[in-house]
Amino acid sequence: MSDDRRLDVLRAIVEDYVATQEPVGSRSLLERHQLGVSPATVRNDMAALEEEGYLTQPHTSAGRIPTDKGYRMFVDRLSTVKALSPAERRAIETFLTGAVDVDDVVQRSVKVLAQLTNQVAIVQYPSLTRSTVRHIEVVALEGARVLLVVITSSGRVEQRIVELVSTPDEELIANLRSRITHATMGERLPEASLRLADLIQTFDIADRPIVTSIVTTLTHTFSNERSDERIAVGGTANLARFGSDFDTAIKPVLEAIEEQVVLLKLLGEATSGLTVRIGSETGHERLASTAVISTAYGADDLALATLGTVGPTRMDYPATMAAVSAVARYVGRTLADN
Amino acid sequence: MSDDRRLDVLRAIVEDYVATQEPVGSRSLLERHQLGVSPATVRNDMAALEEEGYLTQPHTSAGRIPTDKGYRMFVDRLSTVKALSPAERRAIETFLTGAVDVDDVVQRSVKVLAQLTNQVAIVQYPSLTRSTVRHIEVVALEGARVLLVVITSSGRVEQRIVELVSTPDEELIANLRSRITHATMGERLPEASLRLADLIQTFDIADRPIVTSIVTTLTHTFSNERSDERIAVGGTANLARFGSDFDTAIKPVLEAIEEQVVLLKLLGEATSGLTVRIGSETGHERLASTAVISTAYGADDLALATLGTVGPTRMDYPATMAAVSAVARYVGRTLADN
DNA sequence: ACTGGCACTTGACCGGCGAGAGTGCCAAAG
DNA sequence: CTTTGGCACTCTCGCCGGTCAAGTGCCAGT
Repeated sequence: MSDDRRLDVLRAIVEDYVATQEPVGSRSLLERHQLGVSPATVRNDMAALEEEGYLTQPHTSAGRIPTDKGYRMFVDRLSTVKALSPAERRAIETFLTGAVDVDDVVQRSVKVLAQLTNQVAIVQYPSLTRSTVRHIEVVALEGARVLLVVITSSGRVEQRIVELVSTPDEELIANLRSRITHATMGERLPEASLRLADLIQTFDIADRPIVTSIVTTLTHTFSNERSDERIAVGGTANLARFGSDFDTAIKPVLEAIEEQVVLLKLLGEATSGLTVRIGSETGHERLASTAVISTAYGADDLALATLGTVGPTRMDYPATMAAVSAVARYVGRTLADN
Repeated sequence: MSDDRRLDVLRAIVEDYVATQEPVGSRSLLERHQLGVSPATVRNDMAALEEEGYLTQPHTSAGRIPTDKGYRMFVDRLSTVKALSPAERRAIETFLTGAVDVDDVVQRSVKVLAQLTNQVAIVQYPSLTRSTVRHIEVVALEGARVLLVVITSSGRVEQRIVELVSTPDEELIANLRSRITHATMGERLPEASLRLADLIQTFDIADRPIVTSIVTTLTHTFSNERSDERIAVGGTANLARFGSDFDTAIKPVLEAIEEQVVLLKLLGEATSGLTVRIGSETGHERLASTAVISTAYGADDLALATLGTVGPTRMDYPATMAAVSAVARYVGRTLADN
């Protein structure tokens, strides 16, 4: 028995099932694919594939549908990367180039990703803790107030206003500004926090209250977890395309979207490169019939956050995977540019 | 024929239908409500109500269900305001008090509103153009760069960095700061823009390029339409509760959420006070079986934006209306406080 | 104006039945 | 050993008809 042909059969079944959403039998399979063998042979192959766990039958005397393991094999070894069309590339580019700030980039990418894939798209906002310090500014306002501005490598601007116990003199502020800048420039935010903590000791004891107040505000800003948890979701209307199995396919996804923590877990484990989680691989029972495709994106070579799509396991993997990684690439480029 | 009793019948039907989601007949109506009359009498009333357009029958020999007009009558004249329970009030309060900034307030209110109403909740971010200027700061950074910070009455902080053609001297910056502050403080953003435009003329011709550059950046910031269009949506998982009529009840709502413009229109027409749009009153055919309840909210007495819920026409109007206005009140208070 | 009674309508539910699609297996042919 | 054609078998799906319960409309009587 030829192993090659058996894998061809598996591929054909996945492709057909994704296209028709219906269990595929030996006869109808041969109508769409020229495999050069008879239905009986295909049946034997199917039986073998089912034995090995790649296929399953909804019921006796129905066609076969792929199992999670079957999709996995398809993704790993059988699918050929589907390049995006030039039109699609252009769509991504024009969509993203109009963005005015980081938030806008994220919102636009969610939209374009949802449109390209016809699925639910998820984009995590660039992580603060994974960014580096691009610029820090310390500015005395009127009275005893000081304005702190942090600009990160991802282009995010955070500002805080600190109410000090006493009015600092010009010299101290200038001194602070240069030493803070020196200590943190180019550092990742967590490291920058450590450097800042060390910095306090180097100041005159009389200035400590003011310095401490400013530094702690900065470290709080650096480790603001809220912004690490933010995500944008789009394309929920595409859930309508998932078909009629509301309770198994649509409701769990909506619930996952509400529970942002779950989504973050699904996306967050993506280290680098494209990650595909199929059905049970997501680790969530409720998501048994959905698949998550995600990848990290970042400015330059620094991974800032992740983005991806959530869809039914019966999805067009090659196209979706291509779209996800293309959008990630463009988003990274856009963030690096501005 | 007693008009009063006929309206009692209508109210009873609306309440029963909302509770059971099934057409209500004369007999089962009397099992739940003591109207002191016989089923036959109720039937006559029902026939009259149907004649007048308040009720309809899915098919002959089924019970009646309210029409949009029936719900309208119920909302306008038949429903009694359902006060929130103390527990619910406390829930809103504790949920909102933890918020750290405006975005957080919006996201938390969307969540609490969705949970209270078991529906899809929508909160528009506080409008920039309807806010007033609370504080403006002009700060020289290193080189020819200037940092502008605007804090609005709604607590939003916007900052811009301007690259000037030449390095401004300290005096000019100080002058600018005080005159800009003087001209715009307490003004609404559109008016502040006008004042700023006038301001340019009052500066020495040599300083004009710098002043113009800063002022135009500010006016752009003031009229940033993007932030006026932003909305937060939550509780989409509650769509699952709408029942099984996916195409008529769930899909259109998801699509409307994607098309934020549609949502903004639905919310945005709310001037002040609670607005209820039932089915066809929404002006969107696709939303024929959904109702929108919205109200404006604001810090102090200034309407900043709107919030509300989207749900099936067969919803618990009194409870939802109470929740929407309560949340709006608390959100307004929270924004005014910080 | 209300009520009881009665005939009528209609969707929901159930069991049976035939058609269609698909399978598994076996014996024969390469 | 692999492939193939044939054949019996198994399910699901859609359809049909009958029964049931809920509900209506109407009419005559109070």
